[in-house]
Amino acid sequence: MNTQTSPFVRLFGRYLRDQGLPVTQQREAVAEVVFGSDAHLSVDEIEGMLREGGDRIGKATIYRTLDLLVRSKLVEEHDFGEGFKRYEHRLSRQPDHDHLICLECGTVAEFKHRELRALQDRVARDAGFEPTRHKLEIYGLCPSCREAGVTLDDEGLTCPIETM
Amino acid sequence: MNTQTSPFVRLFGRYLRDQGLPVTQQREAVAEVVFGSDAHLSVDEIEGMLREGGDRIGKATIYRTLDLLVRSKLVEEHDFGEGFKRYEHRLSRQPDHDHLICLECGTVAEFKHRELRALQDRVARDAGFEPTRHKLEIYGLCPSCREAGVTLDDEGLTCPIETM
DNA sequence: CTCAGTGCAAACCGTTTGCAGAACG
DNA sequence: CGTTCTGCAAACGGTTTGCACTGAG
Repeated sequence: MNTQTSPFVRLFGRYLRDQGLPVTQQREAVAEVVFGSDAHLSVDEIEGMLREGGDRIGKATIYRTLDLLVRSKLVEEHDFGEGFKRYEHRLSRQPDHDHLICLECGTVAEFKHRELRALQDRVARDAGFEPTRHKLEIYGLCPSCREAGVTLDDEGLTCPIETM
Repeated sequence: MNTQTSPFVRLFGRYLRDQGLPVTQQREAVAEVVFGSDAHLSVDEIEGMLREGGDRIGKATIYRTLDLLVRSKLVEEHDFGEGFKRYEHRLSRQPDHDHLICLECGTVAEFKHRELRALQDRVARDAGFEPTRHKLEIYGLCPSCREAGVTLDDEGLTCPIETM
């Protein structure tokens, strides 16, 4: 359905060929959408964007292609606790960044903290672990929700220490 | 089914009464199990432990009680990416600790890093967010899996930069 | 006695899978 | 042409919900 393939999509094609897997239109279409956005996309969003582009691709194929993209390490899978996964490509952006997530509207912002990698390694080593990767998510209110006057109430026990 | 209620369970009872909610046997039994373990329990594990203790409580009730425990802030919900949730009580243990998770066997260790709270606040403020909480998970190999000689292979593209 | 809780089973919903027909190489 | 993929629909699995019945206050 698309006429010119982006370099990133071609890169995915190379991965597929390396693995002896067919490079199909559907796989290229899904990759095109994922590499064409800098957002954290849900499967429904990807399906919608494909449909807008004129491609009608089944959810099963989208899931299967995302699995390949994740395996190729070109795309990262995230779970921000919404009950479904989101996908983000790893090209032309900071590698190893972390996320700020708005508890009100779900907006995701990215940040990079240079000490974090060292912290990960130190903490893991202290516990005898061999560190591979980390995931830091900071939850709170994004600027626009704050501006809109949203507040997050707590509730819960007022005095958790009174045990008698 | 239990004869003496632990202080923590009584605390939960107080929360329920404060909210005008009945303190039932089932709720106390679930609380007893959760407060009686320092592990990160799944719903299946909780159900199994209840059954061993002679209580036969439906999953729906366990879920509903865990919801109350989480709302009371006496218990924390976790998702370590296993496809289901785990629950951990927050009494007599370090508040605000983070987790080290073994990619091989799923073991969870806890750690506390004193700079992390400050880092959370600094990063959030820099992005205009009002921080509420964070979640840091470090993934890797636990000591016993390392000892057992397990290694984590990568795969994926060998050279992601070659875009032509 | 009344209102909320419980247990069961069905519903839910994101994701996975089986299978007949379509494409890739 | 054989092998893998695709699309559909059905299956899955953790969690939630509806409803008749039980129990707490």
